[in-house]
Amino acid sequence: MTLPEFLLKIVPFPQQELDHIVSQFERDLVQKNQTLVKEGQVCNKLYFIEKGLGRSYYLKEDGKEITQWFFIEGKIMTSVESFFQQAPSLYYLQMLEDAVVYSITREKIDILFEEYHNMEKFGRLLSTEMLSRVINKLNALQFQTASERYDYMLTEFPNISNRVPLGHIASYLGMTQETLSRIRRNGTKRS
Amino acid sequence: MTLPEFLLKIVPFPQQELDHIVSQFERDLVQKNQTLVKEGQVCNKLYFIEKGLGRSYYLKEDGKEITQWFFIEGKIMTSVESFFQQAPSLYYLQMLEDAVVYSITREKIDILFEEYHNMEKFGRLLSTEMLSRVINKLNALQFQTASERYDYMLTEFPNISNRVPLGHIASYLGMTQETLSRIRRNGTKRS
DNA sequence: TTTATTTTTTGACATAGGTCAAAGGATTCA
DNA sequence: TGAATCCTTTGACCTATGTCAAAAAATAAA
Repeated sequence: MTLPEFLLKIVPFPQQELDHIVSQFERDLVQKNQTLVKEGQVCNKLYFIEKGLGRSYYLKEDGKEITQWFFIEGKIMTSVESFFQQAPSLYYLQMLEDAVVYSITREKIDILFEEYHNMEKFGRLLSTEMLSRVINKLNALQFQTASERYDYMLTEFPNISNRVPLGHIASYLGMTQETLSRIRRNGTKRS
Repeated sequence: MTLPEFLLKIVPFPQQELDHIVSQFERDLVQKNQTLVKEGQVCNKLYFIEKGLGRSYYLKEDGKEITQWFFIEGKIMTSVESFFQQAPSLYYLQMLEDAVVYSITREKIDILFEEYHNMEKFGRLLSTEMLSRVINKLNALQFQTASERYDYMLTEFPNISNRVPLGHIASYLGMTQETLSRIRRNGTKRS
């Protein structure tokens, strides 16, 4: 999915607005394992992923990485609270595959928000959609067994399991990689 | 905090817009334990709580109630995904104290979104703020001990613990009420 | 007040999932 | 192609938290 397709899927921008909006993005090639934002930095870009796969994660005191979210093709990737509140990011943003992304700065998107009512609407719809998805994850974590959480994961990110290390998925689901490995072995039996 | 104060805190609406927007809300008195929305219904109202306290919850298969979120004075209360996607609500919405709320329907707020760019902006800012708060909870649930989660709770909802039954808080935090009771006894020691 | 109902605490015990350690497999790099 | 690195699985054991049951405390109702 291209950036214009993505935009149009959410709000039917007239061609001229669409062109101008798209022109404010910058195309980047990002290599596997490259870090886009570090913990503590203010994240001042929002990325659209045309191709590739990324994640956000943070480090626990003991140095273990906890994956917070995965970002796939056709979706927006950013450190949400950092980008929108302009506060230091709690997370690292990292690409897990070679990727093609389109990025826009906070300043530019703010101008677009002011300029086009449609763009403001786009922003609103985008964040309510993200909100719904985060709430889904919350439900899975709040009162489900490890194996039920894995099921949730499979529906939220259908074919991610063969694209990222199992340890990333395990921490995303709030469990250890040993546990996830055992769940996979037993199928989704104990549900 | 009144509704106009709340609106102005987020976006500096000119007086005339403000008046019109406020006029689209309806004032309701809601009694303790009253249910605003049931699971399976489409939630077609968004509530501003002037006074009182509510929660969203769902029922597990075994009939246990799982509290999903608390809503306090000066905040918006709704079944987010249901209201915005007009899908059946996964949750019950219930007031836990006698309350004064202002409600607006989906139809009316949609008209306001169309009518005022400012209102659209309000919607966007509101949902990014909610998003940040949900993400905070997610972090707490994903990889913290029961007692650390309780600490998170105390910062997110400072004086709620004396206003709602402990069982509601426990399920909100993804633990049993026995566990929460033991944590309280021991202070926040094992952190 | 007294009684009934709901909420909270406590104890004994069970278990899902964590921790640690090591062995295999896969990938990547030279 | 082989060495080095990273990823996944497996086993033995441990612990935080769940479950069940009952008593105590608090709140509401009569």
